[in-house]
Amino acid sequence: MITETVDVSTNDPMAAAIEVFTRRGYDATTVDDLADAVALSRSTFFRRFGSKEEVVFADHDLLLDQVETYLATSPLPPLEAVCAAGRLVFDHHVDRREVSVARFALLHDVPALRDRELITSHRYERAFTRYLRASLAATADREYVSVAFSSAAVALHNAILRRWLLAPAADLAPELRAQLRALVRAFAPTRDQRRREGVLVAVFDPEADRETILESIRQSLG
Amino acid sequence: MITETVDVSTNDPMAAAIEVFTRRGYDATTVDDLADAVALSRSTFFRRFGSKEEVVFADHDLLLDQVETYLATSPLPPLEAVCAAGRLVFDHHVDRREVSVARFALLHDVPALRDRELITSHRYERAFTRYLRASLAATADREYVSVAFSSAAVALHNAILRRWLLAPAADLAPELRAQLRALVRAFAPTRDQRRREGVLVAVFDPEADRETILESIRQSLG
DNA sequence: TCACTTGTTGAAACTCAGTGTCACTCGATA
DNA sequence: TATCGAGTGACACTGAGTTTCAACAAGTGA
Repeated sequence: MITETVDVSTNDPMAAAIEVFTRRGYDATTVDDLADAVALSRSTFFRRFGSKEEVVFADHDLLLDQVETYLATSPLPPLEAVCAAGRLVFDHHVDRREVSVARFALLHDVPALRDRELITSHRYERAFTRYLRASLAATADREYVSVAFSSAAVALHNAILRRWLLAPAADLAPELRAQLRALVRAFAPTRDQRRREGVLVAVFDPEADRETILESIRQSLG
Repeated sequence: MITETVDVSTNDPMAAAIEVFTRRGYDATTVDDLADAVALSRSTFFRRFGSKEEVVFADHDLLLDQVETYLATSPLPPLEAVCAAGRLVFDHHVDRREVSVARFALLHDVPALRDRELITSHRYERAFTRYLRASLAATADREYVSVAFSSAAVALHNAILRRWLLAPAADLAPELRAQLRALVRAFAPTRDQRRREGVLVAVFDPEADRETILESIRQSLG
C-alpha cells in the first residue's frame, strides 16, 4: 500500500477519489489506497460511501435531495417544474466545472463507472416521474406522460451536459432551456398555450380546393 | 455446496438461474451453486455469462442483436421503426411469459438486479439513438430528437411491460402501440402525416370573430 | 497415421470488494 | 461519575471475478 497525501484540505472525498482513480487507474486503486487518500479507515469509507463506485457520484445524494425539495415546493406547473429541476442539476455541474470534467474523463476509461452513472441519473428520472404522477391533472394518460416526459427530460439533460463537458467554455444553459421548452411543447401542445391563444388544427385532403377546406373550417368553428 | 439437478433439459441456463435464485435467494446462492445448477464449471460460467447478475438477462444479448438488424433493414420511417423495434422487445417478453414473470418477481427482491436491468434496457436506448441519429433528416435538432425520443420510447415500453407483468392475462400490445403512436405524434407533429393528408394549424386570438380568422387562413393557404 | 493448430473446457490459486463483529472513543445527559 | 448513543477503526471472513495452466477435442495438412 502506498501512503499518499492528497490535498484533503478541500474536504471533498469525492474529488480526491476521482483524482486518485485518474492518476493511478481505477482497477489499480484498491479501497485501501482510496481510504488512505481520503484519510478515512476502510470501514468508515464503506459506511460513508457504500462502494468504490459510489464515491465517484457522492455529490448526487445531496443534489437529489435538493431536487426533490425543489419539486415539492415549486409554484410552476408540473412540466415546467421538472424542467427547472433539470436546469438545477445542470447548473450544479457547471458550478463545479473542474470536478465534473475530471469525472467525465474518468468515466471515459471505466465502463463500470459509466454503468453506475446510469443508475445514478435514473434516480432523477424516478423522482421526476413520481412528482409528475402526483401533480399532473388526472387525465387518462397521466401515467404515461409522466414516465415519457421524465425520461426524455433526463435524456436531454444528459446529452447537453455531455456536450458541455466536451467543451466547458460554451454556455449551454440556454440550449438546455430551449430543448426542454420544446419538450414541454411536444407533450402539452394545447393545454399550456390555450390560456393565451386558441389553436386550430385542420386535417384535410391536399387535393381539395381552398374554398372547400375553408367551408369545413367555418363549420367547425360553428 | 449443494448438488442440485434443475431441469437442464430445457437448455436454458437463464431460466435455470432465475429459478435457483428465486428458490434459494440471490445472496445465498453462490456462483458455485449456480454453475452446478446449469451444469457448467465455474470457469465456463463466467466465460459464458460474465457475471452472476448478467445471467439473469442473458436473453437480451440475442434480442438486442435482433433489434439492431431489424432497425438496419426496416423500411418504415425512422420513428415508426423504433416503435416497431420496441414492440419486438415487448413481444419477446410476452412470448416467454413464465420466465418473464419469474424474473420480474426476482427483481422485486434484489436491488442489484434492478440496477442491472436498468443497464440492460439502456442498451436499447443507445441502439435507438444511434439509429435515429443516422436515419432522421438532418434538421438542426436531429440529435436531441433522437435522444429524447429513444429514451421516451424505452421508458414507455418499460412502463407498459411492467403493467403487463403485474397482470399477464391482459393483452397490452395495443396499449403499447397506441402510446408509442402518440409519442411519434408528439415528436413529429407534421412530417409523418404530410404524405397522406395536409395539416393546418392556426393560432388566433380567441376574442377575434370567425370571419377574421377565416380570412387570415385563406391568405395563408393562398 | 502423425504432428500441429485452434478453440473450448475445467481446476486451482489469487486478488480484492464488501460484510459483520467487536472494542474504543468522544460528547452529551442524567 | 456513570451511562448512553453515535461514529470510528481493526480484523476476520465470504465470495465474485480474474488469471494461469493443463487437458481435450476437432479439424488440417503432410
